[in-house]
Amino acid sequence: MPLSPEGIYATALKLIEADGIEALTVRRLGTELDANPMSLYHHVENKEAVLRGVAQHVASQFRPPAQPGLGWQEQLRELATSFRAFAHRYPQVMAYSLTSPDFVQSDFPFWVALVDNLRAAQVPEHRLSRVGAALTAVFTGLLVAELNGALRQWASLRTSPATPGEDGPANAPEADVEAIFRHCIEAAISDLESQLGARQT
Amino acid sequence: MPLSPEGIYATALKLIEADGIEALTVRRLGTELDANPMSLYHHVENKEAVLRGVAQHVASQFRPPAQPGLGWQEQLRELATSFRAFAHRYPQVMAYSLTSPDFVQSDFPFWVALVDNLRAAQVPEHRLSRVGAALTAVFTGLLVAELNGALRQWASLRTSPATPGEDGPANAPEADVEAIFRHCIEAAISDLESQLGARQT
DNA sequence: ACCTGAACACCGTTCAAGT
DNA sequence: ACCTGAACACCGTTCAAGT
Repeated sequence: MPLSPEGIYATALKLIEADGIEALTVRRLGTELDANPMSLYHHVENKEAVLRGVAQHVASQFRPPAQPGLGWQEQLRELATSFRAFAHRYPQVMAYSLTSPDFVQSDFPFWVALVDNLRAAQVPEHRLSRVGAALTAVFTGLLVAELNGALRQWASLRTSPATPGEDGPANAPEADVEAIFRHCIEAAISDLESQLGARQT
Repeated sequence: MPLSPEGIYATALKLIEADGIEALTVRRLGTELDANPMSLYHHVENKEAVLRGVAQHVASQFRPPAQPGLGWQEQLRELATSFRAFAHRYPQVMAYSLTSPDFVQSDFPFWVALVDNLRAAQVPEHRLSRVGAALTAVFTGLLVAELNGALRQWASLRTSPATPGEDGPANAPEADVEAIFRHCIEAAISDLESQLGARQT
């Protein structure tokens, strides 16, 4: 099959998920595509463009859950949960993408759905983008920390002063990470509810 | 002056803050030190070790504010504020460090102070590390998003459906970023307070 | 229009040879 | 013990030459 931007992004994605982002090389990408590495430059501007393409290719696959009957609280929970599950399917690419400012755009389904939920929670129009930005930052922060293993490590850090010797188990159980996520989502919902209450008074 | 690990880390830090993390090169680092680039390998294991050294060199400079008279709420606010101000002094290195799992260790002053505050807030001993990990993830997530410009961009994202044309101003004012930080810190404190209340009932 | 190979300007790292 | 220069195995990218 002939080379195409889509095909290049797809096998770049495969390579990244298999061996990590730093293993992506124009030359390796070329040989993986059974092509002369230099041929890629006829279909793609440069390596940076490949990375952008992969990120966008992945991002476009996310579909927020549409459950019209539910309240905004439950919708927010669902949105967060499904985006997290989505991120787990492409951990390497997502850990990379989520630390780039350009990944979340106005037309990114996650953002659109988030703003809808916030409107349903009666966040005033002029605060929508600020509240959305805050939630996005907090949520992607948690997600990145989970994807690169930091969250798990932090959850097993020593909390007593300086007992020199072992530092406890190296990694907290996956259940802790789950619990942290759930708790933070609930805390965010409570925070929104308390703002709602304050306005209605 | 002769080469030394400390000296190498110091000028690596200078180079990174001046031109970004990707501009750090063993060869450039050598010439910047008026030395043959190959000489560095006698003092430092490799480039990765230089990066680790820089991160640790910077981390060791953070001192949490010690204000014994204050309540845990105010102490937490101070801790977050002072760590954020610290991060702003080394934005490039911190944006890099904070996305690495190893930056926050049991003996990192931020972690020690955070755990102390949580104990003061009467978080039960067996939950300390989980709550600390959650707060660290949320807070560093916000910080990273601020340092790489994402937070500012998100705060100015379009919130109305598909008015094609301009996407509003490219960047939200710095005041919005401030407000987001403050709000998230307050929300975290409220969350801890509500847990405290729930236990005392 | 698409592909190719050689070449350029860089990397990080090793190592024998020097002092 | 420390330094050095050449060399190795890689990068990303350009470009003239081919089909």
